[in-house]
Amino acid sequence: MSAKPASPGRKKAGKGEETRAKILEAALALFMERGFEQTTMRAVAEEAGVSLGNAYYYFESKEELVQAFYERSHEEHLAATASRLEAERDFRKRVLATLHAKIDTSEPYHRFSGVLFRSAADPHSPLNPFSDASRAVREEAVQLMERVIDGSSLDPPADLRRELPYLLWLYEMGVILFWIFDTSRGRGRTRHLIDRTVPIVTRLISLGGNPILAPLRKAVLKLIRELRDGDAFAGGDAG
Amino acid sequence: MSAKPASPGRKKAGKGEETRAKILEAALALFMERGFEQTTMRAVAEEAGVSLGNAYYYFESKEELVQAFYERSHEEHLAATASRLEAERDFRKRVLATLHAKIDTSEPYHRFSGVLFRSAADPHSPLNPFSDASRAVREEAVQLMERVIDGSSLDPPADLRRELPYLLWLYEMGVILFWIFDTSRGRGRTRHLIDRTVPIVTRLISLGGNPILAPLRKAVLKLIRELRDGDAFAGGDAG
DNA sequence: GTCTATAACCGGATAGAC
DNA sequence: GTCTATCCGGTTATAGAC
Repeated sequence: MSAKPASPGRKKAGKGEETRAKILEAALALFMERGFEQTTMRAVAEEAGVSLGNAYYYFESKEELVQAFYERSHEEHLAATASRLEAERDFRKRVLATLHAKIDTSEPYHRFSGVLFRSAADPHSPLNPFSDASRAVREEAVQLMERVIDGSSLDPPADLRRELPYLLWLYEMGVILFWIFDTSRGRGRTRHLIDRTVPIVTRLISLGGNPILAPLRKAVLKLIRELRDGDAFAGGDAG
Repeated sequence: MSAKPASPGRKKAGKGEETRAKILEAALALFMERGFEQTTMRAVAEEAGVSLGNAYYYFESKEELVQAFYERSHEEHLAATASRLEAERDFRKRVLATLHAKIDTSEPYHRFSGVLFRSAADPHSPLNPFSDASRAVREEAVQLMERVIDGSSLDPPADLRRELPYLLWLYEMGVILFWIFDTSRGRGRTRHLIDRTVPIVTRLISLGGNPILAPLRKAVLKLIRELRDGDAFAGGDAG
């Protein structure tokens, strides 16, 4: 909100970048140890060996620490996915691998994920996946889906190809929403959801490539564009 | 958390029931006027003409005022739906009327709905639609879908009929999630979403009644039960 | 036993000195 | 870039009135 002296920046290596890292490490450790609500900013500062005010110099709010968590979680997903996609050309298996990798890498954070995502449904929160603040991570996640497609033997029609990465990302968001509420051991229900719905999704995509179904495909894509463009889900500040 | 002297109860008419109502009115008015975050409990108490401590006697937390809002919003939806369903037998039109009534009655709250629903994605929050605290409203909302079905000419197979009210409610939740992020004038995109997806949904339900598709129907219903039963989405305290 | 008020407490966030 | 001192508002403790 208030003016910040030459924002420490998300990625730039600066003088106090080390301090920033220290604070983030302390925060994540405490979040994992005792949860989000139970972790006070004072505790984070103390654990990091800095003052409260200093912690707020690097992170404008407690929520901003969550944003940093998102970025880390996404990077772990990228790393986990890379190796699993290496030798796989089958589109269905690539989607399966990507989603399971997401669940795998997110598992350590499940305990407090609910709190992390509590702002996910708030259009005014920078933490919602459609916000400007989330843009960088969102675009990278969509790009990941692009690689999932392009590295496969799938060759969808151009119009479908254009929307597909975003649609797959939306699908991933849905799976994550389910995952948040999933209390089963090993997130078994979410795994089940993935295993059962991915074949359906990939089947539909394949069907969409059939020339006979072109009119239907175009109608569906038109609807999707209408629902996304303009305001809702537009990715503006309010989502 | 702490012991409370014979909880004032949600609906019982008691001596101070009037005070409770005054506080709730004040809170809702202020929420609408300046939003959730900007409304302090002190302001609510002042507006209601009671002390801060008194406000907390009737509502254990600021969030509990939101729960009360949910109930009111639901009652308005019930009222608005009743008249619109009166003379309509067509299933598709009944679903359309029900969902549009939901959007109509929720519109006044849209401005601050994001904040109201910010805990909706937190499995540990009593505000999430799957929580114990939300049970009463949730069950009434599912029952509304039951009436939408039973008052129509639709006659689905027993196994589908059993799951259908809950599934329609889930569908409604999805529409509301979209609505939260919808900043278009008059919530036009959400209306569009409803108008375009309700026919698809009702078509699928009709198809599901076709004896030829019984095996497919049973497989789908089995998957749905598997995903719902057990832990995830079970409606326990953690969702 | 039901209700109401006052005075803290605690933690997120900010101001401003160094 | 880092600190100390405050502010502010949700929440709690508790005393006491009806």
